Amino acid sequence: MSAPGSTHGAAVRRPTLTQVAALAGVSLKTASRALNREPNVAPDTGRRVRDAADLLGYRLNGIARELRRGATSTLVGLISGDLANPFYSAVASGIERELRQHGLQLVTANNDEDSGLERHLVEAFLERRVRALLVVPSADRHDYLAVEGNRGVPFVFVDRPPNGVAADAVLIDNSGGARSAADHLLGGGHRRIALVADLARKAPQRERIDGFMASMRAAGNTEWEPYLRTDVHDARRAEATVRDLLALPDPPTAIFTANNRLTTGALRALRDRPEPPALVGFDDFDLADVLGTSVVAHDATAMGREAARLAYERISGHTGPARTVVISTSVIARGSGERPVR
Amino acid sequence: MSAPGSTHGAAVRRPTLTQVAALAGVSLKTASRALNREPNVAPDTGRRVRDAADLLGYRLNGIARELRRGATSTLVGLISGDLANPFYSAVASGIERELRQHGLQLVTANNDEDSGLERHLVEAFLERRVRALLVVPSADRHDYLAVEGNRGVPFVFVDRPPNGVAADAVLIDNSGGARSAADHLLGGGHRRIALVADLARKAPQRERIDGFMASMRAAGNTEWEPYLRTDVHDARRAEATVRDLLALPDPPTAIFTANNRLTTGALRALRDRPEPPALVGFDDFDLADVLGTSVVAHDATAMGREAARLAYERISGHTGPARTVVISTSVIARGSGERPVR
DNA sequence: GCCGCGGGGGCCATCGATGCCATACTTGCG
DNA sequence: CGCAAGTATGGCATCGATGGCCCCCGCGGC
Repeated sequence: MSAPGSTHGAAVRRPTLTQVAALAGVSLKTASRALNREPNVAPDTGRRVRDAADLLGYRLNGIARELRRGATSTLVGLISGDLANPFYSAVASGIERELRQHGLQLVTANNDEDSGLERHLVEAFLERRVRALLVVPSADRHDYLAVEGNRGVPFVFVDRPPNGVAADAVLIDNSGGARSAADHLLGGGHRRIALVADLARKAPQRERIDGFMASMRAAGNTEWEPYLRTDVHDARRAEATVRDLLALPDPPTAIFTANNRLTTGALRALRDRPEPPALVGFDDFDLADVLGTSVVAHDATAMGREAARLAYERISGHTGPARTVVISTSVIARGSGERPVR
Repeated sequence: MSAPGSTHGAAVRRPTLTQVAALAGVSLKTASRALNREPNVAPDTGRRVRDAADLLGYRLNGIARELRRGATSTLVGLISGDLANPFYSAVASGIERELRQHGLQLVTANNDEDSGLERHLVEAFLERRVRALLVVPSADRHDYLAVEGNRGVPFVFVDRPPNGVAADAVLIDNSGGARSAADHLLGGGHRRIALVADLARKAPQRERIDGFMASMRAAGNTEWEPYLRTDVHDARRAEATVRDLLALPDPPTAIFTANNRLTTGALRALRDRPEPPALVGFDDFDLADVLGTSVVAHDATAMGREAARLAYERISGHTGPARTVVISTSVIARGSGERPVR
């Protein structure tokens, strides 16, 4: 006999409702009613059944119940990049909070930015009969989802727009945000402005690049052109890239970094510089206030919440054309973006 | 007929295997064999069945399969505090990565540091027949889990030790870490050292407080005593607490903050101070290098990985007494902890 | 020509709970 | 007192797939 209070040991077969019913001396059906607290069960009977269940350590089998009730689970899937990235975890947190209000649970999986894995995960979630699927897609085309949508599993795209399929989406105003960052730097008198961006083939980055360029074009500025750096994918490379930029004969006087990882790298490169260039980063981050870093901020948690809301509406039967929610951005001036031209 | 590529619309009943079989002109069982790629299916038959399935947009029903196969899902639950906290998200990320290698999926839920909700979530996960349950417990006692463990659902406690029940656990060397932080400050010549801690009733905080006090005691220092502040639960209050400390007639010359949120608050309070006190924080964080903040670091991702590993071993049939894995800590000197006594 | 063998495929019970319907016993009330 | 309405309970089919078992057929050996 194992020690009391031990949470290990050989897997004992879980008791079934039939056994509980037998122990309580009632039928299967009555036991079911008692445990589900349905009406029309005598108080005494109910107590007897629940006592028996406790005694056996019985728990209703959610799998069987779901099967019977029509494969309608309470699971909602989220497929995203690395959850360790604070951006994704903020989104996930917003989603989770919203879903819980509706009694739904979040199942997460990382796609590692690999579209093959992503597709595999989609399959797995669908087999598991999730009620909805939220995706920060890595794949470039999503037509393979088309059949699904029509079969009642709503999809919501988060942060990146669907391509080749009509679906709900929650996006950041990337273009507008980048544009206002660029305007902000131009307003400070900067002309030689560097742009450090991540993979240009991903939609959000492309839009930020476009927004930046639109601002420059509108201002008749072409001096930024030698300082464009794209496909910088991590903080380390961002740091090196910024160092290289500053080592140029005519270094840029301002830098715009197109996501939080790149901003981190830039901050490392600028650390200990006596006269650092101006810096504005896309995405707000913890301690940006302490560091005095100006950013283009947006509410990632709200993005998650909106995505969950759209999904919930579909789950609840809403039909209609695909909707897109755009999360607005705002420039927060904290000092780094307001440094003078030198 | 709805537009091609639309992912919305009325929920159409999903096709069943029976329908696929009918379309392919074979029996239910044969269709099952074909889709599961079992042996003894003629190549031609297999192809016909798979074509039929594609045509109908059919997906195997994982719920039904799990029921039949014995309620053995591939889900592992994680119940923790707010996923938006980078500490928890790092843990979750480590767990997820490890689980995926074994074909398991992570389901997360926040307990909001509410033990009632936590218990409810445990119930929900168990009904869903998760293979294992990882918990960063908020509840103070966990005896209610005892029955479960003996029924084959392994529990792993993360970051906080089990109480009233024997179970696997992965913990940080809180006491040792706090002690080395305190030693570090003492070594710098500090005597009036403030300790800002979170809820003292939670084990990790209590251990950090104890470790700190042990170090002081060993050094024969009692001057720290007026500067003990516990039950500081968020960054805002930490900021206020640190301001108050520095406004004392004899302010402390060094501060030890007992978790990442409190360190954040302290940094805000110290910002713009001409001669800030020395600061060491428990938990490493992003950009601590740029800020020059000395910390007691540990590997939260490794903690998740270890927790997942322990769970997986139990799932795979390992039996034996409860094990505890301790994650070591190390002081990383970045400047803030090495400031001189003033 | 008969038998054994193995590949291909079908039938039926089963996993564990719930929905629907039937039944027995109580009440309430004209 | 009789009947309708209501309460407490039980029986049985069912959700969708899979496991076990059996059958049929073609082929090769003796």
